[in-house]
Amino acid sequence: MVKLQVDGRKARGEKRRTELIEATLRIIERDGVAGVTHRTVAAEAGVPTTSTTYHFSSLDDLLVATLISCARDMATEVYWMIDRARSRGSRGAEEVAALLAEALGPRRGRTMAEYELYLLAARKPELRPAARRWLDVLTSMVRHDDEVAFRVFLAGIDGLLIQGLIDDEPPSAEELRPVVDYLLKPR
Amino acid sequence: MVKLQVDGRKARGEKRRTELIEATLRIIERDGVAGVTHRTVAAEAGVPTTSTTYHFSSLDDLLVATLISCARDMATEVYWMIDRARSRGSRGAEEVAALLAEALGPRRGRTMAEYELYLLAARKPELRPAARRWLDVLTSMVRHDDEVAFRVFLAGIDGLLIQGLIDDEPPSAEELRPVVDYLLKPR
DNA sequence: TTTGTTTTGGGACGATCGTTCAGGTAGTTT
DNA sequence: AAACTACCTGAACGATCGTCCCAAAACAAA
Repeated sequence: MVKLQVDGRKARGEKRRTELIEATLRIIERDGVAGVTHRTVAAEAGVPTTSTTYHFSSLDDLLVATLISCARDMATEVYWMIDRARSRGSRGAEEVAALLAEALGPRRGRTMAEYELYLLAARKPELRPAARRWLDVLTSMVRHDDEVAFRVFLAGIDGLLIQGLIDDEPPSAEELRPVVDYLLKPR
Repeated sequence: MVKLQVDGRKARGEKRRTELIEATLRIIERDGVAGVTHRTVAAEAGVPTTSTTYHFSSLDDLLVATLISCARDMATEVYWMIDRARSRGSRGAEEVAALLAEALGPRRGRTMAEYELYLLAARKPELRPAARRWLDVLTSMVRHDDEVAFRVFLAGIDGLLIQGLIDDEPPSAEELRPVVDYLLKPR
């Protein structure tokens, strides 16, 4: 006999868990991982302080859960970008350039949060699979006849993003376009 | 009349300043920026706690000074790498691959510290010139007939480094070599 | 030696931190 | 209804935090 009705208590708990994760992500986007404390997260989510310790055994657990969730979103985003490009029959240069420009412009805070995940993953091996997820998605979806060229492409995307983060003003899609073209051009 | 003999007091102070910066860098390499406090830095340097507040008006100032110093070292390192490659008459692929392998292997902690500078610079505009310094050194030293190819090269280096940081084990110079070759190959 | 400047370092203050705990509420099962 | 489980939350503890204060020491200039 399968349980169709879920436990209302667990449902509420699960909902609050995601609310806390979302609040944590907002704080990371705004102030970085350094700004994450039990109290700031609770205030951002509008819940009492102890709620974070109840649902996450420690602050570290909350951070790990948040950044894993963040990485999952990034992976699905990459997935749909590829899907979009394919449905248009393009090789993807335009879509990639647009995605990069958006990541460095309106979604700049989110991009910074994602690279804080990278650095946290460098120190915490448990986070590495999550940090590599978008790389894996790309690797599994894209046909790569040239292994080396594909690795260069992946590295180039990461480099463009992290360098774009320290530009005084974010580069536009038009500025990024030739570089992305170069990265995608076969030889 | 020019003062030839420096003030002994200021000399001592300057020495301790650099000691504090070096201690801070060691802590960042080991535990990340999150591990930097007045007390941990002072303990690492073997000086009393208040020494950090005396020589640096705030913790933030200490961090900024440390990461600027770190960036300067990185820039001179890049400078000498290019110089070394030139004296051998090579195009630099081997030297670059070796440098990357070293950055991701024995000097992994230092590399992580450098990318924490990147992320800090993304949030603090005052740090951006320091974070861009090694890029500027490369740009000024290397003749780039192809602007786009050069930008791809710079991005590729950054991408290889940050992706190498989340690998379960650091890539070797041999593994990196074909990718670096591809990045440097003119077309 | 006297006076002034810079560095040193111990002690302490208030704020904030992560986490614990116990009592209370809501929902499920019997 | 009673027993049980899961979630909620206010209060509080000890630890650690950044920073300030002030007297002592080291050094330079007079």
